[in-house]
This record gives sequence, C-alpha cells and structure tokens, in this order.
Amino acid sequence: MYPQVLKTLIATDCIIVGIEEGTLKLLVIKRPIPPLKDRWSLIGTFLGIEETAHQAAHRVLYSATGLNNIYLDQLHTYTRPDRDPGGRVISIAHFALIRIADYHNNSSKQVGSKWFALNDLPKLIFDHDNMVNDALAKLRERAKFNPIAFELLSEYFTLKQLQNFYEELYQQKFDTANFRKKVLSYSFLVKTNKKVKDTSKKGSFLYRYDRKIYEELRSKEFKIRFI
Amino acid sequence: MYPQVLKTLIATDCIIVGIEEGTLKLLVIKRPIPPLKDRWSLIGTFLGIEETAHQAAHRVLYSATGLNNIYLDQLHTYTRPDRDPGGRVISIAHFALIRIADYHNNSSKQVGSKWFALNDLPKLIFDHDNMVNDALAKLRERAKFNPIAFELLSEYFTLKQLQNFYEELYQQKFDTANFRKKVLSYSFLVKTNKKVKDTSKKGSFLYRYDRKIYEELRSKEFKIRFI
DNA sequence: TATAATAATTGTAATTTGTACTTTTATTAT
DNA sequence: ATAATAAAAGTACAAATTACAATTATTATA
Repeated sequence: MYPQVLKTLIATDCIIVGIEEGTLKLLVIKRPIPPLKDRWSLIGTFLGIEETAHQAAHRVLYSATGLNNIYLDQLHTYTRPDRDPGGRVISIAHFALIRIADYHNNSSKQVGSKWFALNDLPKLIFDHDNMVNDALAKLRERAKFNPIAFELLSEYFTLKQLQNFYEELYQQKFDTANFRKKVLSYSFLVKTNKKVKDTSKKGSFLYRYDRKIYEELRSKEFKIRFI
Repeated sequence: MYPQVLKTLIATDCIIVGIEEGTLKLLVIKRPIPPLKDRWSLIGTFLGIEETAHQAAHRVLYSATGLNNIYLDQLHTYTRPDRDPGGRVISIAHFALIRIADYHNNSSKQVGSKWFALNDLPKLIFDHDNMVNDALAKLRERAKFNPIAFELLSEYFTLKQLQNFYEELYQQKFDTANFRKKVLSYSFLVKTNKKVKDTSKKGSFLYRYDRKIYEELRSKEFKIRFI
C-alpha cells in the first residue's frame, strides 16, 4: 500500500546486566554469524515477521539464558546507516536485568556466552559499546527512583546487598546507617525472620521487596527516591 | 550479506508539545496519504535510505513547523505487527518541545496542521493515542529532574509562567512562594531587569535559563529536582 | 491626589528529612 | 569468658520543605 522507500532488517540487541559477588556484570556472546563472526557481541536477533520487538527480545533472552520472566525494557533504537558493515540494520536495544544465580541454576543456557565484570569488558562489535554506555547511564538514572534493584537481587536479600548494588552502580560509598534508614522509611521492604551469616558473626536479616506495597505508595506519593 | 528475514518500512512520528496561554498543546496534522487519509495523525515520515531516525524527525519537524533547533528526543519504538493497516511499519516515536510563539511567527509551516489542547485532543489514527500517552508520562517523569520546561517556554519568562507549566503538566497546584524559593535556590535562573505587566499591576520580572550554569551544577550535584 | 485593589515578592516559624557520627547488639572464634 | 566483627539502633545537628503571613510596586478609581 505504501510506495517503495527504505526497507530494512530490524535487530533487537539486549544489554543483559546482573550482579554477582558484589560486582555488576554484563552477559555477552561470541557472535555466531558473519560479519565479525566470533567477536564479542551483545546477544541479539532479527525481528520475525509476526513479532514485536519485545517478543523478539524475550525469545533471544530465553535462548541465551533459559529463563523466562526477565525484566526487560526497551531502551533506544540505533539507526546510523553505517552502524552494521553487513548491511543496513536498525537495532532496537533493550535492557534486561537478571538474577545471575537463576542463570547459573539453569542448564538450558546457550554456550558461547559469558559474564564480564563491567570494568573488565572486552571490546564489542558495531555500536554495542555505545549501547552499553547508554544502558548504564539509563540504569543509573532509573535506579534512583524506580525499584529495579530488586530485579537483579535475589528474592531475599540483605540490606547490605542492596546498598552494595547502589555503591557498585554509582561507584560511590553510602553511609550504612543512613542508607538503611532511608530505604526502610518506605514500607515496601519486608523483613523476614531469616538470617544469613556469611558476612558477619551476628548475621543479617533477609528482606524481600513487596511490589504491591510499593505500587500503592507510588500511586499517592509524588516523591520516592532510593538514594 | 544477511539471510532474508523480515524487512520493513521505518516511520518516525513526532509528539510535538508546546504551551500557549497556560495550556499544554499538541500539534497534529490531517494525514495526507492513505490509509486513513485526512484523519488526525501525529506528524511523521518514512526513514530515508541514508538517514538516521533523528535526522528524519528533524526533517519532518522542519517541514511541518518551519523551525530548526527544536528539542527532540527519541522516546520509544512501536513494533506491533498490526499497528498500521497499510502494511508492516515500525515507528520510532520522538518527542519535540516547541515554543509556540516561534511557530506562529514562522510563515513556512505546513498547512493542515493544528494545535489542540491536551484535554481536547481528537482521536488519532493507529496507535498514535498510545504514543501521546507514553510521551506525556515520560515528559512528567523527565520534567521533575531535567530542565526541559525551558524548551517550550519563551527565552524570557516569568516565574509564574514556569510554575504554570508544572501545574499544567501535573494537574496540581504548587505554593507560589515555595516554588520560587525552590527554583531560585539553584543559580541557573538569571533575573533580568525587564518586567511584564500583563498579569499584574506590579509587574513581574523576566528570567532566563542559563544552560551553562545548569550543566556545571549538574556535573557536581547529585540531586537537582525542579518540583 | 489619595486610596483600594492586585499580584509579585519577601519573610518566618514549624516540621520534616538528611547527614555525620556513636553506641549497642548478636554472634562466633579464640 | 572474652575479643572481634558487622549488623542494627540511636543521637544531635544541619539543611530542606512546608504552610502560612507580611510587604512591595503598580494601576485604576474615587
């Protein structure tokens, strides 16, 4: 029905972030197809005929990690005509937050993928380095006001782990006493009676995030800030 | 070089927002091509062969408004296979903030376009209503922490006009005394010695936004919030 | 010409939140 | 029993927010 103008392939690339042993990490893959076969790349796919970008991203995430129910959010669409030497391809970048423990527990993950610490990333192909930088900038913006830390922490976590996530993300130390006062001042962090004793003799309580309480608060509260 | 998978047209649609007489408005157009010719639509275009989405959006903004140097930011890419009855088209939505006075002063704007108050919008084609809602949600998020009010206010504005923008955007009244204290506490609003007397007998001073001062502050200040 | 009216602007006092610390607590290894 | 440790709670001061009241500059009208 439309006249012939530019028609291009659509790719979806995923910036997959998780935290392990207090370090933020990115999941990348050895690119399985030319051009630049076997170079480090974000995990991506081409959009299918009857698919949304969101579905395509979930599809590739499942094939790469064996996980469903991953936090996934569209980030930005990259359109530079020369961004891919293999031809004109537009890429819709998404970012995904993963609980790395779940990833490791899952056997059906793709071979050739690897977690790298953010401060030890290899050079990635195309404009993927840009995508990672943009994603991290957005993550930093978003984590100030949105409860996304809980998407990559385990379901049960200590306040120290939560604090550590922010310290990693912003490369900045926060006062522990004040941090816990701040996050506990909202009611959506629910204390359990379980303790973990791997980092201290006293042991620290596990908390969980209650999404419903958060959303109710959010609906009436104009200003919620995590740090 | 790549195998044959889905190739689609890429559109760019612009959510063009401005403020006039204290009311937020959206610029839309009577769609000039089928399908749904002559129905109200966002202003858009198809992406050209050697163009980025950003360039295409600027191109169509210029043809619609006669203005260059418009604040333009990519929002979200819409990919539902059935979103356009004319065929599979992916749309990269942008939002643009315009000084309506500049628009009116410019003679080379496109005919068939019209400003509608946000609370009086006509039904738009395709998923354009969704795009507008998403854009406004993002604008509300962004205006809390980013100096985008100054993109649609005139270069010189009164504090009351600034306050009015926020009151319109959030549909909520703010205390005038506290609002001015808040925004003046940062140093990037520069008072001029000009007064306008159209709304009061005393007259109110005009201010301007100093981007450099803002950016310097931003680089060292973790928390800047406008309201 | 004095005065009432109006919105802009400034001021103030009470409350809340943020910040930098100190102290106490629960537990384990010695 | 005690030293060591990190978690958790407390404290006191500073800064920001909030809800108002008071003052100012100007113009229209008496």
